[in-house]
Amino acid sequence: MSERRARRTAPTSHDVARLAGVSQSTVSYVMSGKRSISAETRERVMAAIEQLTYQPNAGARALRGRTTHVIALMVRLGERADPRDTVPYIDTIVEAARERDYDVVLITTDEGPDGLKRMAGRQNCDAFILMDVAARDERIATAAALDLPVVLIGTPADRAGLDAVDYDAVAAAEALVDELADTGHTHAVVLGETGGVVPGEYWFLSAFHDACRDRAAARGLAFDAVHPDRPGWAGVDAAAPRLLAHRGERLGLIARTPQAAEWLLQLTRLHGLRPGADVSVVGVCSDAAAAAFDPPVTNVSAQARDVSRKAVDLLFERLGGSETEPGLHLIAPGELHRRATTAVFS
Amino acid sequence: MSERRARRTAPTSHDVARLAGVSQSTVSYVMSGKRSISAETRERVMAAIEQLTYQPNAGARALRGRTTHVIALMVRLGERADPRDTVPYIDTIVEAARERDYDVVLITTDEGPDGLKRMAGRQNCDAFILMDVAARDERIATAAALDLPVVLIGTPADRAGLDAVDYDAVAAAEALVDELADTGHTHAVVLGETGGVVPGEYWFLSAFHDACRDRAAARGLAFDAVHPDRPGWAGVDAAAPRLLAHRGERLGLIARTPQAAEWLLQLTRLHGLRPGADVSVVGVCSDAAAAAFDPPVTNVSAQARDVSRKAVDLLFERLGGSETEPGLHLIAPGELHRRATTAVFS
DNA sequence: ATGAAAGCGCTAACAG
DNA sequence: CTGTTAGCGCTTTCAT
Repeated sequence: MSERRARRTAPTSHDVARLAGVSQSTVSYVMSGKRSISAETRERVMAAIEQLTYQPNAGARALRGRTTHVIALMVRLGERADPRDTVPYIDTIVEAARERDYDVVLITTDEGPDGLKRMAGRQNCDAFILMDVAARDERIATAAALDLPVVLIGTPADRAGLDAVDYDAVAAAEALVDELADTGHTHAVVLGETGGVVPGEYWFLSAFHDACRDRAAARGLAFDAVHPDRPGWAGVDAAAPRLLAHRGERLGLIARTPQAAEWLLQLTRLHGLRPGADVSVVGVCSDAAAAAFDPPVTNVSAQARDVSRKAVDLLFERLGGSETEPGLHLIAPGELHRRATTAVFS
Repeated sequence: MSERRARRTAPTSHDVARLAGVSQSTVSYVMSGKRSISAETRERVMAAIEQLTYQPNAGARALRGRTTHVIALMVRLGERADPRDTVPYIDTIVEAARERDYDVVLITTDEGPDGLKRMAGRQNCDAFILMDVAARDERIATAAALDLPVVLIGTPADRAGLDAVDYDAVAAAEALVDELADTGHTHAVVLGETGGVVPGEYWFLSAFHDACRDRAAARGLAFDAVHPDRPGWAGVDAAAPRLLAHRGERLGLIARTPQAAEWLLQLTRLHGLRPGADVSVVGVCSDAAAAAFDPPVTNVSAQARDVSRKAVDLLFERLGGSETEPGLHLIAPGELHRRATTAVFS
């Protein structure tokens, strides 16, 4: 009766070396490609690796090579964040990291600066990406002192010399207002934040609203920004009188998020207005989500994937030793796509 | 001019030992508490740790102690998954792991079985949690052969001897149908899946629908399950005739997800029906989300947090060496909460 | 109650 | 082109 060992211990590079009849360091060099190996030796080693299904031990690698092949991603996951906004970032970051054979450890903003100190202090990771960066964010000073590459996603008041990537909310706002202006609208109303979000807490909120206001003024549209005082649909519903105050005129409604677009569609329908005929709804939204609405919503793309890719690219440049001046990298919105919810007035 | 060193090297337990005037192994024992230390020595060591802000090197620990303090969480993040359904699980798992000083590496289902082999082979983690477990899931056989603790979230056809945790979709369905039966309804209609989801791909889908059908039959309600043939709201809208076929009678609509509940509310409103008076809408949904709807929706709680906590608890029992028989652990829905959308008929 | 010392599995400098 | 060797920082015997 073949008794299976309780816990088979994993093969090491030494086992591979023995099987291939070479020294252990040769195995290491075959894997890293850091010195030239005769074709014949390489093949024997590769065969042994295959046969034993050898994989290098991550702990030993990290210890000796002082590189963990892990990046830490700090993100807000609780009730205060909309998962639909954050998951595309996470997904893309994990994907881009894996392409470089890096793994991603997920930590939450709840851990605050101490979480960063822990990960760096224990040498659990080689670099950080911080999401949900607020205008004043206590994590930034800690992160900047860490002596490890850090990329912020968002625009803080003070980058503290770190790289940052953000969506160009100003360009997005201008594209949306321009769409309304170009199609003969006379009034633009932007649906503001619905939760208890403090204005100015996040750069992109105030930047988006300010840019809407300024562009509307420049293009000669009357403008209003409506911030519901209750969260969720109930708040939007209650704000209907102000949102639709100018429903008799050539009114365009602006949504900063897919959720806002959905609420605005629902609102207009409920009040007997046909989006694309009596009123326009335009917003920031992925192209896929925009096309999936009924009716499809005129949008500029939110570019979560481009922002994330840029963040990972920057991070790996730093890991590769790049010493260029850190900066803020704004990702332009995609082209505006006119869909069914743009009403074209003479 | 004090030149700052380019890269300050992290303090080691050896540095702590020197500063405290003890041997390096004593530092280790102070940290692990695995042998008794005189109060005086402990204090000196602790002070040195404090002073140097020493943190143990994770790689060295993993190498020597053969335990990484990392669990790998494999989850579906792409377009096919609704982030609102998955993030509460992720959040709770990260939180529960951190309580035990474990970190969580996030990998995606896209990596498939090879992702599991990689993490286990390189000894990147001590254990696995697999989410989005389908009825037949190619990851399971691989996971079961891994010789590391694994907990599944979901109910596969074959657990292959692994632990699994799932929401009791049958109990949830029964509670919802009972609510309709108890309040005098004569017809129950459940909104089915809207994407291209293959029926039977996931246990909880078919289990929920089957349980609705069976309970409706047992309680004497006419029953229908409507599966829109287009995704999103458009599909629901198109299915309106069938969903509302019995609007003249005592009709109750059942939603398996918050998204479905939102669509059903929208649908009824659009067709001039008042939820809670002309028609009922009941569904599976977190209490918070249910209360936030307008009007608040009668619900049984989805218990994402309880499921996740149970999964992590099980995992750590296994990591602690528990040899009890692995099983499927069903988490009961919370009490049904009757809110504004239950219409009470005579 | 403490110290000394052996190695975990790997990388990279040094020696041919 | 390849082998030998010295650690990385820690946990854990073995010794006192």
